Amino acid sequence: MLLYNTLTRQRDEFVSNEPGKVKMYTCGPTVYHYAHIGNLRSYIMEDVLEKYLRYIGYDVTRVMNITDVGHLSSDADTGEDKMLKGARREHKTVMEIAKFYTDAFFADCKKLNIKTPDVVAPATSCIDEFIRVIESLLEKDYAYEAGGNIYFDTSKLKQYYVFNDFREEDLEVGVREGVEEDGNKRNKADFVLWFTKSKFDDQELKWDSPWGVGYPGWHIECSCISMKYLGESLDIHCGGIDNAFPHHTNEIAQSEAYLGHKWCNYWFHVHHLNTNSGKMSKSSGEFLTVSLLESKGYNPLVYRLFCLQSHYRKSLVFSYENLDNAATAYNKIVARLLALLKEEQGEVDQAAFDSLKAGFCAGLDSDLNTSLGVTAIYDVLKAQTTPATKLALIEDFDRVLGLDLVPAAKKALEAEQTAAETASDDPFVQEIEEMIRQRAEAKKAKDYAKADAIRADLLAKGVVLEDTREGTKYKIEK
RNA sequence: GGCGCCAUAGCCAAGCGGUAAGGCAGAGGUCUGCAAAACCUUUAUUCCCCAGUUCGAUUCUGGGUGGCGCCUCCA
Repeated sequence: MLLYNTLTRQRDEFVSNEPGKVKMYTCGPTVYHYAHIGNLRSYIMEDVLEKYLRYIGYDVTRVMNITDVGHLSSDADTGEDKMLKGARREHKTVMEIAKFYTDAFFADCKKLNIKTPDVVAPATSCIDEFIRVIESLLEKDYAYEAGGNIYFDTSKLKQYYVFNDFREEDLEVGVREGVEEDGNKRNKADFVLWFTKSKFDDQELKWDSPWGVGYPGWHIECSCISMKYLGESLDIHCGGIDNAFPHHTNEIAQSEAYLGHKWCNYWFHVHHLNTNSGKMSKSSGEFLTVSLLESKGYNPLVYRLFCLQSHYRKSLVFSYENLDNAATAYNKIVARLLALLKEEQGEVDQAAFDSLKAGFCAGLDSDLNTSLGVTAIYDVLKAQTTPATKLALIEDFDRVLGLDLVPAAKKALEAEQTAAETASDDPFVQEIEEMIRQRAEAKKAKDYAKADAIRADLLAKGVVLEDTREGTKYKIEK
Protein backbone atom coordinates (compact mmCIF):
# COMPACT_ATOMS: atom_id res chain seq x y z
CA MET A 1 0.00 0.00 0.00
CA LEU A 2 0.97 3.61 -0.49
CA LEU A 3 1.31 5.68 2.64
CA TYR A 4 2.19 9.34 2.96
CA ASN A 5 5.35 9.67 4.98
CA THR A 6 5.98 12.99 6.68
CA LEU A 7 9.67 12.18 6.67
CA THR A 8 9.96 11.97 2.88
CA ARG A 9 6.98 14.26 2.20
CA GLN A 10 5.54 11.91 -0.36
CA ARG A 11 3.46 8.80 -0.68
CA ASP A 12 5.82 5.87 -0.24
CA GLU A 13 5.16 2.21 -0.91
CA PHE A 14 4.91 0.65 2.53
CA VAL A 15 7.57 -2.00 3.15
CA SER A 16 8.04 -3.31 6.66
CA ASN A 17 11.45 -4.02 8.16
CA GLU A 18 10.55 -7.63 8.72
CA PRO A 19 8.37 -9.27 6.04
CA GLY A 20 4.82 -9.81 7.22
CA LYS A 21 5.30 -7.95 10.48
CA VAL A 22 4.62 -4.36 11.41
CA LYS A 23 5.82 -2.57 14.50
CA MET A 24 3.65 0.42 15.16
CA TYR A 25 3.85 3.09 17.84
CA THR A 26 1.22 5.64 18.75
CA CYS A 27 1.54 8.69 20.95
CA GLY A 28 -1.15 8.17 23.54
CA PRO A 29 -3.22 10.62 25.52
CA THR A 30 -2.17 12.90 28.33
CA VAL A 31 -4.59 11.84 31.00
CA TYR A 32 -5.40 15.00 32.88
CA HIS A 33 -8.74 15.56 31.20
CA TYR A 34 -11.27 13.87 28.93
CA ALA A 35 -10.26 13.29 25.34
CA HIS A 36 -12.19 15.51 22.94
CA ILE A 37 -13.47 14.27 19.61
CA GLY A 38 -10.57 15.96 17.83
CA ASN A 39 -8.09 13.83 19.80
CA LEU A 40 -10.23 10.84 18.99
CA ARG A 41 -10.16 11.56 15.27
CA SER A 42 -6.47 10.68 15.33
CA TYR A 43 -7.09 7.47 17.21
CA ILE A 44 -9.89 6.50 14.83
CA MET A 45 -7.69 7.00 11.77
CA GLU A 46 -4.77 5.19 13.39
CA ASP A 47 -7.13 2.37 14.30
CA VAL A 48 -8.19 2.10 10.66
CA LEU A 49 -4.53 2.00 9.62
CA GLU A 50 -3.78 -0.77 12.11
CA LYS A 51 -6.86 -2.75 11.11
CA TYR A 52 -6.14 -2.37 7.41
CA LEU A 53 -2.58 -3.60 7.87
CA ARG A 54 -3.97 -6.64 9.67
CA TYR A 55 -6.65 -7.01 6.96
CA ILE A 56 -4.03 -7.29 4.23
CA GLY A 57 -2.19 -9.89 6.24
CA TYR A 58 0.39 -8.17 8.42
CA ASP A 59 1.06 -9.32 11.93
CA VAL A 60 0.90 -5.97 13.73
CA THR A 61 2.29 -5.16 17.14
CA ARG A 62 1.10 -1.80 18.33
CA VAL A 63 2.29 0.08 21.37
CA MET A 64 0.83 3.18 22.97
CA ASN A 65 2.01 5.27 25.87
CA ILE A 66 -0.11 6.98 28.47
CA THR A 67 1.37 10.31 29.45
CA ASP A 68 0.79 10.50 33.17
CA VAL A 69 3.74 12.73 34.04
CA GLY A 70 5.95 15.41 32.68
CA HIS A 71 3.92 17.82 30.62
CA LEU A 72 4.78 21.30 31.68
CA SER A 73 2.69 24.24 30.68
CA SER A 74 5.68 26.43 29.90
CA ASP A 75 9.08 26.23 28.30
CA ALA A 76 11.14 27.13 31.31
CA ASP A 77 11.05 25.11 34.46
CA THR A 78 8.49 27.45 35.94
CA GLY A 79 5.36 25.94 34.53
CA GLU A 80 2.90 23.81 36.27
CA ASP A 81 2.68 20.14 35.51
CA LYS A 82 -0.56 19.48 33.68
CA MET A 83 -1.25 16.36 35.66
CA LEU A 84 -0.79 18.27 38.88
CA LYS A 85 -3.01 21.05 37.66
CA GLY A 86 -5.73 18.53 36.91
CA ALA A 87 -5.30 16.94 40.30
CA ARG A 88 -5.51 20.24 42.10
CA ARG A 89 -8.61 21.17 40.15
CA GLU A 90 -10.36 18.03 41.27
CA HIS A 91 -8.83 17.60 44.72
CA LYS A 92 -7.43 14.21 43.91
CA THR A 93 -3.95 12.73 43.78
CA VAL A 94 -2.12 12.72 40.48
CA MET A 95 -2.37 8.96 40.19
CA GLU A 96 -6.10 9.01 40.88
CA ILE A 97 -6.51 11.55 38.10
CA ALA A 98 -4.42 9.47 35.72
CA LYS A 99 -6.41 6.32 36.48
CA PHE A 100 -9.73 8.08 36.08
CA TYR A 101 -8.95 9.67 32.73
CA THR A 102 -7.15 6.62 31.39
CA ASP A 103 -10.29 4.59 32.03
CA ALA A 104 -12.42 7.34 30.48
CA PHE A 105 -10.18 7.36 27.39
CA PHE A 106 -10.50 3.64 26.81
CA ALA A 107 -14.24 3.78 27.45
CA ASP A 108 -14.51 6.37 24.65
CA CYS A 109 -12.32 4.24 22.41
CA LYS A 110 -14.55 1.25 22.99
CA LYS A 111 -17.64 3.24 21.99
CA LEU A 112 -15.86 4.29 18.80
CA ASN A 113 -14.70 0.74 18.04
CA ILE A 114 -11.05 1.69 18.49
CA LYS A 115 -9.08 -1.41 19.31
CA THR A 116 -6.89 -1.22 22.41
CA PRO A 117 -3.22 -1.48 21.33
CA ASP A 118 -1.34 -4.67 22.15
CA VAL A 119 0.74 -2.82 24.72
CA VAL A 120 -0.37 0.23 26.68
CA ALA A 121 2.37 1.63 28.88
CA PRO A 122 2.07 4.51 31.32
CA ALA A 123 5.12 6.75 31.34
CA THR A 124 5.46 6.27 35.08
CA SER A 125 6.02 2.53 34.56
CA CYS A 126 9.21 3.07 32.58
CA ILE A 127 11.30 5.47 34.68
CA ASP A 128 14.27 3.07 34.79
CA GLU A 129 14.37 2.94 31.00
CA PHE A 130 14.29 6.72 30.76
CA ILE A 131 17.22 7.02 33.16
CA ARG A 132 19.23 4.40 31.30
CA VAL A 133 18.79 6.14 27.94
CA ILE A 134 19.57 9.57 29.39
CA GLU A 135 22.73 8.18 31.00
CA SER A 136 23.80 6.80 27.65
CA LEU A 137 23.10 10.11 25.89
CA LEU A 138 25.26 11.87 28.49
CA GLU A 139 28.07 9.37 27.94
CA LYS A 140 27.88 9.88 24.20
CA ASP A 141 27.98 13.64 24.75
CA TYR A 142 24.58 14.23 23.20
CA ALA A 143 23.31 15.62 26.48
CA TYR A 144 24.49 18.06 29.11
CA GLU A 145 23.58 19.19 32.57
CA ALA A 146 22.64 22.79 33.21
CA GLY A 147 20.84 24.44 36.07
CA GLY A 148 20.07 21.07 37.60
CA ASN A 149 18.34 19.70 34.50
CA ILE A 150 19.59 17.40 31.76
CA TYR A 151 19.22 18.76 28.22
CA PHE A 152 19.60 17.21 24.80
CA ASP A 153 22.18 19.07 22.70
CA THR A 154 20.63 19.48 19.26
CA SER A 155 23.79 21.04 17.83
CA LYS A 156 25.46 17.60 17.95
CA LEU A 157 23.21 16.29 15.21
CA LYS A 158 23.91 16.52 11.49
CA GLN A 159 20.26 17.17 10.84
CA TYR A 160 17.85 18.07 13.59
CA TYR A 161 14.88 19.51 11.66
CA VAL A 162 13.70 16.40 9.85
CA PHE A 163 10.09 17.32 9.14
CA ASN A 164 10.40 21.02 8.44
CA ASP A 165 12.94 23.21 6.77
CA PHE A 166 13.29 25.33 9.83
CA ARG A 167 16.35 27.43 10.29
CA GLU A 168 17.15 28.11 13.87
CA GLU A 169 17.50 31.85 13.41
CA ASP A 170 13.99 32.02 12.00
CA LEU A 171 12.37 30.33 14.94
CA GLU A 172 10.53 32.64 17.20
CA VAL A 173 10.69 31.59 20.76
CA GLY A 174 7.78 32.51 22.91
CA VAL A 175 5.39 33.30 20.09
CA ARG A 176 2.66 32.00 22.26
CA GLU A 177 1.53 33.75 25.33
CA GLY A 178 2.89 32.49 28.60
CA VAL A 179 5.90 30.71 27.14
CA GLU A 180 9.23 31.72 28.56
CA GLU A 181 12.62 30.90 27.19
CA ASP A 182 14.81 28.65 29.28
CA GLY A 183 18.18 30.31 29.82
CA ASN A 184 19.92 27.03 30.60
CA LYS A 185 19.77 25.87 27.00
CA ARG A 186 22.87 26.03 24.86
CA ASN A 187 20.83 26.02 21.65
CA LYS A 188 17.36 27.28 20.99
CA ALA A 189 16.03 23.86 20.07
CA ASP A 190 17.55 21.94 22.99
CA PHE A 191 15.01 20.20 25.17
CA VAL A 192 14.86 18.77 28.66
CA LEU A 193 15.43 15.07 29.22
CA TRP A 194 15.23 15.15 33.01
CA PHE A 195 14.11 17.81 35.45
CA THR A 196 15.44 17.94 38.99
CA LYS A 197 14.29 21.39 39.84
CA SER A 198 10.62 21.53 40.44
CA LYS A 199 9.31 24.92 41.37
CA PHE A 200 6.34 23.56 43.15
CA ASP A 201 6.67 22.08 46.61
CA ASP A 202 3.88 19.61 46.24
CA GLN A 203 5.27 17.90 43.12
CA GLU A 204 3.91 14.46 43.80
CA LEU A 205 5.62 12.40 41.15
CA LYS A 206 9.35 12.29 41.76
CA TRP A 207 11.94 9.63 41.23
CA ASP A 208 15.50 9.25 42.27
CA SER A 209 18.06 9.55 39.49
CA PRO A 210 21.84 9.92 39.11
CA TRP A 211 21.21 13.68 38.75
CA GLY A 212 18.97 14.07 41.75
CA VAL A 213 15.33 13.58 42.54
CA GLY A 214 13.13 14.69 39.68
CA TYR A 215 10.99 13.64 36.76
CA PRO A 216 11.37 12.99 33.04
CA GLY A 217 10.97 15.48 30.20
CA TRP A 218 8.09 15.22 27.81
CA HIS A 219 9.76 13.58 24.82
CA ILE A 220 11.84 10.82 26.33
CA GLU A 221 8.88 8.62 27.21
CA CYS A 222 7.81 7.83 23.67
CA SER A 223 11.32 6.90 22.54
CA CYS A 224 11.95 4.66 25.53
CA ILE A 225 8.57 2.96 25.61
CA SER A 226 8.79 2.25 21.91
CA MET A 227 12.27 0.76 22.21
CA LYS A 228 11.33 -1.23 25.31
CA TYR A 229 8.48 -3.05 23.58
CA LEU A 230 9.33 -2.86 19.88
CA GLY A 231 13.12 -2.94 19.82
CA GLU A 232 15.57 -0.77 17.95
CA SER A 233 13.62 -0.38 14.71
CA LEU A 234 10.12 0.84 14.20
CA ASP A 235 7.98 0.64 11.07
CA ILE A 236 5.30 3.26 11.68
CA HIS A 237 5.05 6.02 14.23
CA CYS A 238 1.65 7.72 14.50
CA GLY A 239 0.38 10.90 16.04
CA GLY A 240 -1.38 14.18 15.46
CA ILE A 241 0.24 16.58 13.01
CA ASP A 242 0.93 19.10 15.75
CA ASN A 243 3.32 16.59 17.29
CA ALA A 244 5.59 16.51 14.26
CA PHE A 245 7.48 19.43 15.71
CA PRO A 246 8.83 19.49 18.31
CA HIS A 247 7.74 16.20 19.85
CA HIS A 248 8.48 13.75 17.07
CA THR A 249 11.50 15.70 15.89
CA ASN A 250 12.90 15.36 19.39
CA GLU A 251 12.02 11.69 19.58
CA ILE A 252 14.01 11.06 16.42
CA ALA A 253 16.92 13.16 17.72
CA GLN A 254 17.26 11.31 21.01
CA SER A 255 16.42 7.84 19.67
CA GLU A 256 18.86 7.92 16.77
CA ALA A 257 21.55 9.55 18.89
CA TYR A 258 21.09 6.73 21.38
CA LEU A 259 20.84 3.90 18.84
CA GLY A 260 23.40 5.15 16.35
CA HIS A 261 21.19 4.17 13.41
CA LYS A 262 17.88 4.99 11.75
CA TRP A 263 14.96 4.36 14.05
CA CYS A 264 11.60 4.70 12.32
CA ASN A 265 10.81 4.52 8.60
CA TYR A 266 7.27 5.86 8.28
CA TRP A 267 5.68 8.80 10.07
CA PHE A 268 1.91 8.89 9.93
CA HIS A 269 0.36 12.18 10.99
CA VAL A 270 -3.34 12.82 11.29
CA HIS A 271 -4.49 16.37 10.64
CA HIS A 272 -6.78 18.34 12.88
CA LEU A 273 -10.44 18.47 13.49
CA ASN A 274 -11.45 22.10 13.52
CA THR A 275 -14.51 23.98 14.53
CA ASN A 276 -15.61 27.10 12.73
CA SER A 277 -13.44 29.07 15.12
CA GLY A 278 -10.32 27.01 14.47
CA LYS A 279 -8.53 24.15 16.14
CA MET A 280 -10.20 22.22 18.89
CA SER A 281 -7.96 21.89 21.90
CA LYS A 282 -8.10 20.85 25.48
CA SER A 283 -7.21 24.27 26.71
CA SER A 284 -9.39 26.50 24.57
CA GLY A 285 -12.58 26.65 22.63
CA GLU A 286 -15.53 24.32 22.53
CA PHE A 287 -14.85 21.04 24.29
CA LEU A 288 -16.68 18.24 22.52
CA THR A 289 -16.57 14.78 24.02
CA VAL A 290 -18.06 11.44 23.04
CA SER A 291 -20.36 11.64 26.06
CA LEU A 292 -21.61 15.03 24.92
CA LEU A 293 -22.46 13.65 21.48
CA GLU A 294 -24.21 10.69 23.11
CA SER A 295 -26.22 13.00 25.32
CA LYS A 296 -27.41 14.74 22.16
CA GLY A 297 -28.62 11.41 20.82
CA TYR A 298 -25.78 10.54 18.45
CA ASN A 299 -24.44 7.03 18.12
CA PRO A 300 -20.65 7.38 18.59
CA LEU A 301 -20.15 5.28 15.47
CA VAL A 302 -21.81 8.06 13.49
CA TYR A 303 -18.86 10.21 14.48
CA ARG A 304 -16.56 7.44 13.30
CA LEU A 305 -18.33 7.43 9.93
CA PHE A 306 -18.05 11.22 9.81
CA CYS A 307 -14.26 10.89 10.20
CA LEU A 308 -14.02 8.05 7.68
CA GLN A 309 -15.76 10.09 4.99
CA SER A 310 -12.81 12.45 5.01
CA HIS A 311 -9.10 11.83 4.50
CA TYR A 312 -6.78 11.72 7.50
CA ARG A 313 -4.40 14.24 5.91
CA LYS A 314 -7.02 16.91 5.47
CA SER A 315 -8.24 19.16 8.19
CA LEU A 316 -11.88 18.45 8.88
CA VAL A 317 -14.40 20.95 10.14
CA PHE A 318 -16.83 19.68 12.73
CA SER A 319 -20.40 20.90 12.68
CA TYR A 320 -23.63 19.36 13.84
CA GLU A 321 -24.99 19.77 10.32
CA ASN A 322 -22.24 17.52 9.00
CA LEU A 323 -22.70 15.06 11.84
CA ASP A 324 -26.43 14.88 11.08
CA ASN A 325 -25.49 14.20 7.49
CA ALA A 326 -23.38 11.25 8.64
CA ALA A 327 -26.14 10.05 10.99
CA THR A 328 -28.66 9.95 8.13
CA ALA A 329 -26.20 8.10 5.93
CA TYR A 330 -25.45 5.59 8.71
CA ASN A 331 -29.12 4.89 9.39
CA LYS A 332 -29.88 4.49 5.71
CA ILE A 333 -27.12 1.92 5.29
CA VAL A 334 -28.38 -0.02 8.31
CA ALA A 335 -31.95 0.12 6.97
CA ARG A 336 -30.80 -1.30 3.64
CA LEU A 337 -28.91 -4.06 5.40
CA LEU A 338 -32.00 -4.85 7.46
CA ALA A 339 -33.96 -5.23 4.24
CA LEU A 340 -31.24 -7.54 2.90
CA LEU A 341 -31.42 -9.71 6.02
CA LYS A 342 -35.11 -10.26 5.40
CA GLU A 343 -34.56 -11.41 1.83
CA GLU A 344 -33.76 -14.89 0.58
CA GLN A 345 -30.01 -15.01 1.23
CA GLY A 346 -28.75 -17.21 -1.60
CA GLU A 347 -25.15 -18.28 -1.91
CA VAL A 348 -22.07 -16.08 -1.67
CA ASP A 349 -20.94 -15.33 -5.21
CA GLN A 350 -17.18 -15.58 -4.92
CA ALA A 351 -16.41 -13.75 -8.18
CA ALA A 352 -18.56 -10.77 -7.20
CA PHE A 353 -17.11 -10.87 -3.71
CA ASP A 354 -13.54 -10.74 -4.98
CA SER A 355 -14.15 -7.97 -7.46
CA LEU A 356 -15.95 -5.71 -4.97
CA LYS A 357 -13.34 -6.44 -2.33
CA ALA A 358 -10.65 -5.41 -4.81
CA GLY A 359 -12.39 -2.05 -5.15
CA PHE A 360 -12.37 -1.55 -1.41
CA CYS A 361 -8.67 -2.43 -1.17
CA ALA A 362 -7.78 -0.12 -4.05
CA GLY A 363 -9.14 2.80 -2.03
CA LEU A 364 -7.40 1.96 1.20
CA ASP A 365 -4.15 1.03 -0.55
CA SER A 366 -4.04 4.57 -1.80
CA ASP A 367 -2.81 6.32 1.34
CA LEU A 368 -5.66 5.01 3.45
CA ASN A 369 -8.39 6.66 1.45
CA THR A 370 -11.26 5.87 3.79
CA SER A 371 -13.66 8.01 1.81
CA LEU A 372 -13.30 5.51 -1.04
CA GLY A 373 -13.64 2.72 1.51
CA VAL A 374 -17.04 4.10 2.48
CA THR A 375 -17.96 4.47 -1.19
CA ALA A 376 -17.18 0.76 -1.56
CA ILE A 377 -20.09 0.07 0.83
CA TYR A 378 -22.46 1.81 -1.56
CA ASP A 379 -20.98 -0.05 -4.51
CA VAL A 380 -21.79 -3.29 -2.70
CA LEU A 381 -25.34 -2.25 -1.87
CA LYS A 382 -25.98 -1.34 -5.51
CA ALA A 383 -24.27 -4.38 -6.99
CA GLN A 384 -26.22 -7.06 -8.88
CA THR A 385 -25.50 -9.96 -6.58
CA THR A 386 -27.05 -12.04 -3.80
CA PRO A 387 -27.88 -10.65 -0.34
CA ALA A 388 -25.51 -13.23 1.13
CA THR A 389 -22.64 -11.80 -0.95
CA LYS A 390 -23.47 -8.24 0.02
CA LEU A 391 -23.72 -9.01 3.72
CA ALA A 392 -20.48 -10.99 3.63
CA LEU A 393 -18.71 -8.07 1.93
CA ILE A 394 -20.00 -5.42 4.33
CA GLU A 395 -18.97 -7.60 7.27
CA ASP A 396 -15.57 -8.06 5.67
CA PHE A 397 -15.04 -4.31 5.12
CA ASP A 398 -16.18 -3.66 8.65
CA ARG A 399 -13.10 -5.47 9.97
CA VAL A 400 -11.34 -2.28 8.84
CA LEU A 401 -14.02 0.39 8.99
CA GLY A 402 -15.36 -0.69 12.38
CA LEU A 403 -18.84 0.75 11.91
CA ASP A 404 -20.80 -2.27 13.21
CA LEU A 405 -23.17 -2.04 10.27
CA VAL A 406 -24.29 -5.65 9.99
CA PRO A 407 -24.50 -6.09 13.79
CA ALA A 408 -26.68 -2.96 13.96
CA ALA A 409 -28.97 -4.38 11.27
CA LYS A 410 -29.13 -7.76 13.02
CA LYS A 411 -29.96 -6.06 16.27
CA ALA A 412 -32.77 -4.16 14.57
CA LEU A 413 -34.08 -7.40 13.09
CA GLU A 414 -34.05 -9.09 16.48
CA ALA A 415 -35.83 -6.16 18.03
CA GLU A 416 -38.53 -6.41 15.37
CA GLN A 417 -38.95 -10.13 15.98
CA THR A 418 -39.08 -9.73 19.74
CA ALA A 419 -41.63 -6.97 19.36
CA ALA A 420 -43.76 -9.17 17.14
CA GLU A 421 -43.58 -12.06 19.60
CA THR A 422 -44.49 -10.04 22.65
CA ALA A 423 -47.04 -7.92 20.83
CA SER A 424 -49.94 -10.35 20.97
CA ASP A 425 -50.27 -10.29 24.75
CA ASP A 426 -49.47 -6.62 25.30
CA PRO A 427 -52.73 -4.71 25.92
CA PHE A 428 -51.21 -1.50 24.58
CA VAL A 429 -50.32 -3.24 21.33
CA GLN A 430 -53.79 -4.74 21.13
CA GLU A 431 -55.23 -1.27 21.54
CA ILE A 432 -53.00 0.10 18.79
CA GLU A 433 -53.96 -2.69 16.44
CA GLU A 434 -57.62 -2.17 17.15
CA MET A 435 -57.26 1.53 16.32
CA ILE A 436 -55.39 0.72 13.12
CA ARG A 437 -58.21 -1.61 12.20
CA GLN A 438 -60.75 1.15 12.80
CA ARG A 439 -58.66 3.55 10.75
CA ALA A 440 -58.49 1.08 7.87
CA GLU A 441 -62.29 0.84 7.94
CA ALA A 442 -62.60 4.61 7.99
CA LYS A 443 -60.21 4.83 5.04
CA LYS A 444 -62.22 2.24 3.16
CA ALA A 445 -65.37 4.32 3.80
CA LYS A 446 -63.40 7.39 2.63
CA ASP A 447 -63.93 8.98 6.04
CA TYR A 448 -60.46 10.56 5.99
CA ALA A 449 -61.27 12.98 8.80
CA LYS A 450 -61.84 10.03 11.13
CA ALA A 451 -58.76 8.19 9.76
CA ASP A 452 -56.57 11.22 10.40
CA ALA A 453 -58.09 11.71 13.83
CA ILE A 454 -57.12 8.15 14.76
CA ARG A 455 -53.63 8.71 13.41
CA ALA A 456 -53.32 11.93 15.42
CA ASP A 457 -54.63 10.13 18.50
CA LEU A 458 -51.99 7.42 18.13
CA LEU A 459 -49.29 10.00 17.52
CA ALA A 460 -50.21 11.62 20.82
CA LYS A 461 -49.57 8.22 22.44
CA GLY A 462 -46.17 8.09 20.76
CA VAL A 463 -47.17 5.75 17.94
CA VAL A 464 -46.12 6.70 14.40
CA LEU A 465 -48.00 5.09 11.52
CA GLU A 466 -46.64 4.20 8.10
CA ASP A 467 -48.85 3.00 5.28
CA THR A 468 -46.88 0.58 3.15
CA ARG A 469 -47.85 -1.75 0.35
CA GLU A 470 -48.00 -4.58 2.87
CA GLY A 471 -50.41 -2.65 5.08
CA THR A 472 -50.13 -0.19 7.93
CA LYS A 473 -47.05 -0.44 10.09
CA TYR A 474 -46.38 1.38 13.33
CA LYS A 475 -43.43 2.43 15.41
CA ILE A 476 -43.58 3.18 19.10
CA GLU A 477 -41.35 6.17 19.79
CA LYS A 478 -39.85 6.43 23.22
C1' G B 1 8.84 36.83 10.36
C1' G B 2 10.09 31.48 8.93
C1' C B 3 8.21 26.54 7.67
C1' G B 4 4.30 23.21 6.15
C1' C B 5 -0.68 21.50 4.58
C1' C B 6 -4.96 22.68 1.82
C1' A B 7 -8.62 25.10 -2.01
C1' U B 8 -13.67 20.61 -6.49
C1' A B 9 -21.77 21.80 -6.52
C1' G B 10 -26.05 24.30 -1.07
C1' C B 11 -22.89 21.01 2.53
C1' C B 12 -19.20 16.78 3.14
C1' A B 13 -16.02 14.58 -0.39
C1' A B 14 -13.20 11.30 -4.48
C1' G B 15 -10.00 12.31 -8.25
C1' C B 16 -2.53 11.39 -8.94
C1' G B 17 -2.14 13.97 -17.54
C1' G B 18 -7.28 11.66 -21.40
C1' U B 19 -12.39 15.01 -20.61
C1' A B 20 -15.76 15.69 -13.01
C1' A B 21 -17.00 8.97 -8.06
C1' G B 22 -19.92 8.64 -3.72
C1' G B 23 -22.85 10.60 0.47
C1' C B 24 -26.26 14.39 2.64
C1' A B 25 -29.65 18.09 1.22
C1' G B 26 -32.74 19.69 -3.15
C1' A B 27 -35.92 18.73 -7.69
C1' G B 28 -39.03 15.36 -10.70
C1' G B 29 -41.42 10.53 -10.82
C1' U B 30 -43.57 5.52 -9.03
C1' C B 31 -46.70 4.31 -4.86
C1' U B 32 -50.39 7.07 -1.73
C1' G B 33 -56.97 10.11 0.08
C1' C B 34 -53.00 12.89 2.46
C1' A B 35 -48.46 12.15 5.00
C1' A B 36 -44.20 9.19 5.91
C1' A B 37 -41.06 5.37 4.11
C1' A B 38 -39.08 2.82 0.05
C1' C B 39 -37.57 2.70 -4.97
C1' C B 40 -36.34 5.13 -9.84
C1' U B 41 -34.53 9.56 -12.37
C1' U B 42 -32.03 14.12 -11.86
C1' U B 43 -28.54 18.09 -9.93
C1' A B 44 -20.61 21.20 -11.54
C1' U B 45 -19.57 22.50 -19.93
C1' U B 46 -16.22 22.85 -15.08
C1' C B 47 -12.49 22.18 -10.36
C1' C B 48 -9.86 29.92 -6.18
C1' C B 49 -7.14 33.44 -9.85
C1' C B 50 -3.10 34.47 -13.59
C1' A B 51 0.75 32.68 -16.59
C1' G B 52 3.67 28.39 -18.44
C1' U B 53 4.65 23.02 -20.10
C1' U B 54 1.61 19.62 -23.19
C1' C B 55 -2.03 17.30 -28.81
C1' G B 56 -4.65 17.62 -24.15
C1' A B 57 -4.21 20.33 -17.22
C1' U B 58 -8.90 19.80 -11.78
C1' U B 59 -4.32 16.88 -12.08
C1' C B 60 2.53 19.08 -13.64
C1' U B 61 5.60 24.02 -13.05
C1' G B 62 5.93 29.27 -11.58
C1' G B 63 3.42 33.49 -9.44
C1' G B 64 -0.79 35.38 -6.76
C1' U B 65 -5.22 35.12 -3.41
C1' G B 66 -7.70 32.79 0.59
C1' G B 67 -8.15 29.11 4.75
C1' C B 68 -5.69 26.11 8.38
C1' G B 69 -1.53 24.32 11.15
C1' C B 70 3.56 24.42 13.40
C1' C B 71 7.69 27.50 15.42
C1' U B 72 8.60 24.11 23.22
C1' C B 73 0.44 22.95 26.54
C1' C B 74 -1.93 20.38 22.39
C1' A B 75 -4.05 14.74 18.51
